[in-house]
Amino acid sequence: MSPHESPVSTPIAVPPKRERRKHARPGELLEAALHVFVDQGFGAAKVEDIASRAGVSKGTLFLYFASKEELFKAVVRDTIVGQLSQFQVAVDTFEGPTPELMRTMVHAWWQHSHANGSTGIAKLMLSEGKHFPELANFYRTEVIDPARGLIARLLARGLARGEFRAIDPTYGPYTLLSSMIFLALWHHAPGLRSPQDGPPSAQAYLETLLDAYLGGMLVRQT
Amino acid sequence: MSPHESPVSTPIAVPPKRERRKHARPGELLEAALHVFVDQGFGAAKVEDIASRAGVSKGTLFLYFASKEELFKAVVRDTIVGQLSQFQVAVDTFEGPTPELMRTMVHAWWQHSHANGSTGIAKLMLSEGKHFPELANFYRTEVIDPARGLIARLLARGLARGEFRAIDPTYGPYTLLSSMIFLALWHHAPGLRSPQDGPPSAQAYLETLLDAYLGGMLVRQT
Amino acid sequence: MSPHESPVSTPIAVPPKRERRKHARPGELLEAALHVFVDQGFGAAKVEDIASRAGVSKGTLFLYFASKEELFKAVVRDTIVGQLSQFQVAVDTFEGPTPELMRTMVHAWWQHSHANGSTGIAKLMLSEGKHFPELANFYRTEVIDPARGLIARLLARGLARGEFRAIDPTYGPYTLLSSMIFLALWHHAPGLRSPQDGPPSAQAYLETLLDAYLGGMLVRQT
Amino acid sequence: MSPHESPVSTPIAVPPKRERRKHARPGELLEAALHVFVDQGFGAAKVEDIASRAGVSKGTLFLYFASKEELFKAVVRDTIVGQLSQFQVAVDTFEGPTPELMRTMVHAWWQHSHANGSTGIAKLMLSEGKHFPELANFYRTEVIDPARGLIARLLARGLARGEFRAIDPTYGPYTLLSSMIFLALWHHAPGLRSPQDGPPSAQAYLETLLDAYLGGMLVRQT
DNA sequence: TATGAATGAGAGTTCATTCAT
DNA sequence: GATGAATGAACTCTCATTCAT
Repeated sequence: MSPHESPVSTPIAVPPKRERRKHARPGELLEAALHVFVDQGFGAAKVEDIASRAGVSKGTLFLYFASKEELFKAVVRDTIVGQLSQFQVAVDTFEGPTPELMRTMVHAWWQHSHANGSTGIAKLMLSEGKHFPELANFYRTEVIDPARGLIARLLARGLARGEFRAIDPTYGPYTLLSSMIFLALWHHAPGLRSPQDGPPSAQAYLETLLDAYLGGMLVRQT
Repeated sequence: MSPHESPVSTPIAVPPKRERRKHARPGELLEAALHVFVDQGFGAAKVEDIASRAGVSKGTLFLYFASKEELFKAVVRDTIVGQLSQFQVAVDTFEGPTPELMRTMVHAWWQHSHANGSTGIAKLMLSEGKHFPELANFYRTEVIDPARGLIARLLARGLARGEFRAIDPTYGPYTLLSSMIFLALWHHAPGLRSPQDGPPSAQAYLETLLDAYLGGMLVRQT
Repeated sequence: MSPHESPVSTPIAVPPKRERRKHARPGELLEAALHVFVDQGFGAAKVEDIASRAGVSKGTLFLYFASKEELFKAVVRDTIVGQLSQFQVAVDTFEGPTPELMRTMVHAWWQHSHANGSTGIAKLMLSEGKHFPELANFYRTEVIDPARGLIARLLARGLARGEFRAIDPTYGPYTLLSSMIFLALWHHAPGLRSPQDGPPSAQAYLETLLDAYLGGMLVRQT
Repeated sequence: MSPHESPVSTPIAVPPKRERRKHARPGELLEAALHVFVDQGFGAAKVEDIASRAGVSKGTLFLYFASKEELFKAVVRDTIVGQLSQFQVAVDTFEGPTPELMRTMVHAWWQHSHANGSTGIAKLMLSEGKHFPELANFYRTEVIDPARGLIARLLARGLARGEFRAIDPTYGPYTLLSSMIFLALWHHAPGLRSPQDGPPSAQAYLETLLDAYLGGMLVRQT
């Protein structure tokens, strides 16, 4: 800074390039890792590919993550944690018909999951969960169980309000959840989708799903 | 045939044990490979494990399959072939209410799939489909599309008979199919299932699913 | 073999080349490893160098030894263990003056150690023992302690027979042992020996050592 | 110098702390390096450990020493310089019995060596001498040869005064020297010492050694 | 002068594949 | 046909060294 410059105009100093990059590194690496892990699977992913996708060398990656496995854990944690808490609140505070709440939440879930990459994580956990029991555990307790619980509360709310009929408490939630998870997985398996159908529309898929599901759950009006 | 053998007791010549095993080799290898690939994933599976599970040496495996990839392809092709044709016939010949047909078929599908290992194939295709586009294509053409078609015909049958209401023709079948595929995948991811629920009951899961699904699809009777 | 050769002359079948090499491999690798470890130290030694010195590839080495460290342990065991038991026997069965026994054993020790490479091991343990506590432990209990005990018994024998005077029981044995170990180390540090003295003569060194040592230990005759 | 400082108390100007530290850097690094090299060996020592032990960053270390090897050489050179000259004088000026002189010097040697780290240098030269022939040369010329000469002069003095008997001139000095060097090495190999003996007492070790050694060297009195 | 983020060559180890027997 | 010893390319991870700040 020259002595004539007024420091007032730049009260917040712009960090030097190196410094700024340093703070961005973990995030850049996590993003790159999510992409490569989802694309290749954990075993087939090469750390060098992840590093070069983040624009750094192999060695740099190990400056931030102690091992490939730790990187994987960090990706899962970074992508998933704190995803579901907001949905919990929504269920508790919403006022109005349960079908509408369900509709809203299912769509919101997809929007979030699709945007932050957690659909790819779901695929990963299914494929490689066996090799990472600790992570699978983490994923189950942090993601699957809460998600199932959330749907269970939704069903209970509908039942209490006379909107839904009763359903098996253990497997009932899975009836909806399974189709949602399938959508996530399906999204990452382009080779398995019929090309003639064009790109799958998550909107339409979910709408159809909700239509069928709610049609089944709603109490029959005479 | 040695002069000491009595041909009388075995009117249809049973080949001597060694001979039979020799001819059975590829099948034994495919079976072992299916198990190990499903259990470990393609990348993490070791050919040595497959070979020793089949009771042969590593070298022998390569006598029958040119590479690990070829073995994988053979496993998928071998397991998939001719799965659905019998179901096609069932739909065409069945007489009676469509819900009953659907119920029967869904349970029969699981029984078959579970027994012959095709649930494992579903998991494999989802995990590795991207790296074997040709196989993914094959799987889609041979399994997914027919399965979806089958359900579509079921839905059409119900609609024609006044039993089902109309549903989106593209995504409608997936509404049921997705939950079935999920069951198959779920079966191979023990780490993701809640231990407190005990081993999952496919029967109960499918019954609950059909209950909800059919409840939604059935025309409301006043 | 030409058809005219009489097979009678070779009644014991020479094992096929592959087979013979297979059985020789561990020994060849241990020999190569001893050489390279002593020459470079454990840390600086490259498994590839060891393998190629044994005439095999890197991968082959890991067929016989699970890791570099296991290879090192095997070298130590192979080179040293069972070395000392024969000396134990010698002390117990020898009849005659203790000074003569000591002389005989010190020279025999050098001959053995020098021939089988255990002098190099001594140097290694001293240099890198800290990084392999388990091995250092092994070496101390299997080599150092027995050697010290052996000398202690020699001194006790001399004392009992009125040939030696008493000496500190803890450090007394080291007075001889230290000079023997030094010879072993010195042998592997050519750069530390004065070139003008020519190659060191272990014979002369040990003779001089014994002369001084025994001269001090012998009871003064009036 | 700040105006508040009183110059009276320090007639010889003490440089301000930062300045002094700056000039002390190489020395601090050498000290840290000696410790880490002795503790870990050259190969296993990490420059980062040395730097952080000296309280500077890795980069700073390379400001003063061009490479790890150069640092090693500097450590050895720095520690060795001018070790023995004082002992030379002692031999020439001492008046009294040679055994007493020898006793004094051996103990003094240990005190010095132990205090200034040259026991560690001995270990390093033994371990790494082969890879640093120039240093080994240096060490031999500056340390070993003078030490051996010193002992040779001691023995000659004793012989001339009728206190010692004659001994091989080449290996005779090593008889004492070897045990001293062994003590130095032994000190740095805790894993090789028997735990039941407790920490080794250099005093007792040396006293026992001298007892045996001198007992042998002294002319027999009738 | 001092930093520490970044590098990349090089190490140990694994495993699909080959081939002499 | 069957074996299993041998291979070597490929991978993860380390760390001396560099250089922008």
